[in-house]
Amino acid sequence: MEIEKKISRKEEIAREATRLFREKGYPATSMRDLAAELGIEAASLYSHIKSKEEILHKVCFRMAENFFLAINDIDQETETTTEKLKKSIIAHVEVLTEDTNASIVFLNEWKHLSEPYLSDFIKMRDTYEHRFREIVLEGQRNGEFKYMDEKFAVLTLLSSLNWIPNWYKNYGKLDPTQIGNQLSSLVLSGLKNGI
Amino acid sequence: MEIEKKISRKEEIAREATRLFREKGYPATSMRDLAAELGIEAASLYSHIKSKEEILHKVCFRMAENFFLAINDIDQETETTTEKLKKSIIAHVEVLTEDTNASIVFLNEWKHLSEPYLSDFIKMRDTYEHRFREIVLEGQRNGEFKYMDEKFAVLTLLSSLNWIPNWYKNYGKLDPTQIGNQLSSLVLSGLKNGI
DNA sequence: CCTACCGATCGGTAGG
DNA sequence: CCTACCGATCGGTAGG
Repeated sequence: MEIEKKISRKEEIAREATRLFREKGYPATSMRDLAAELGIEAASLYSHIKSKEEILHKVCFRMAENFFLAINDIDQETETTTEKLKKSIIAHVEVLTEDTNASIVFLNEWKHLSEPYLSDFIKMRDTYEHRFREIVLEGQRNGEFKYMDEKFAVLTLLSSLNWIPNWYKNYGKLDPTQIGNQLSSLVLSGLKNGI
Repeated sequence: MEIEKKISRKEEIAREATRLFREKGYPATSMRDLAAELGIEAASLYSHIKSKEEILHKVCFRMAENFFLAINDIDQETETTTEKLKKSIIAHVEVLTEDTNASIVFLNEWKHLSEPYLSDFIKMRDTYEHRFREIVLEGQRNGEFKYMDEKFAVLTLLSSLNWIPNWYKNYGKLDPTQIGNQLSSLVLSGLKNGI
């Protein structure tokens, strides 16, 4: 019971910290800001967490894991490349919208990680983007997509997806699957018609 | 001549500060970091600039002005809405790629402005986005574009454009007009075919 | 452009 | 979870 209480308090701290990191950015968020939001003294935070960076680290790597898990079983299935890309986009949007604060911290604050975490993080992100590039290339090989620089296409795709957490919360009209579907159609019509 | 020297030193400081703000973020860049890059003491910066925020302010508002100037005369011309949107996209990309450091600071660090500059900045950005929404709506009214939520379309468009400064420098294959053309085709095929 | 320095604030620790 | 506190660093000023 005491352990349970500790874990839950730790999660509470992490959640509030994530919200502040999103709002003010990681360097501009002080441990005193965070403590004040939780109604305690800054020093008291350290009975629950090891350091400020520990929180950032956990958010960034947990989100990275979520993104990988979401697209992991898609490749196995035998289906059209178009369907594969569409499912990947929807999976990505679902992770992005599940916790918009954590998503924005993941997308914007990772650069404040120290080594060796920073290098690990960048490697993971590159691997993830590579998966999308492979799908686009496959579609070009089997004729489902027109030729187009696959890096350009994937950067364009992911950047439009990754902006979603900035407006999703107050938008309200669409759920993640609908957003994924709309964005899929938008980008797929470009891939299918060529540019 | 002494005045010229002072102005040029001030610009040198602003340029180096912009580079650091882009790399580390505004709050994580100290005036001592900046001074060290320029080979002087931190205190010496203050004979050229008033404050750290003055630099951020100038970058953000100069870029905002650049974006407005670039699309300002497009509306006047009588042409198809498709052409109007295409020209606006190319103009936007040209500003984005002209100084990628300044663009990224403009896009990511504006939130560290203090009031009343912060509110002014947000107002300008909203006005700018409004211009793009109006073009999309016009295209829907005259039948050039299929119906689609115009906020969604513009957010998707601008977010994919605004990622360009993050990869443009090292990409090398395309110039701003070509990038604008490719991205226009990509998004226009979505707008024209509907989603 | 420098030296010398200011008060404020930072992340974090000791000890309870 | 607190009080009391640490050394380091912050943006910026005084005075030259």
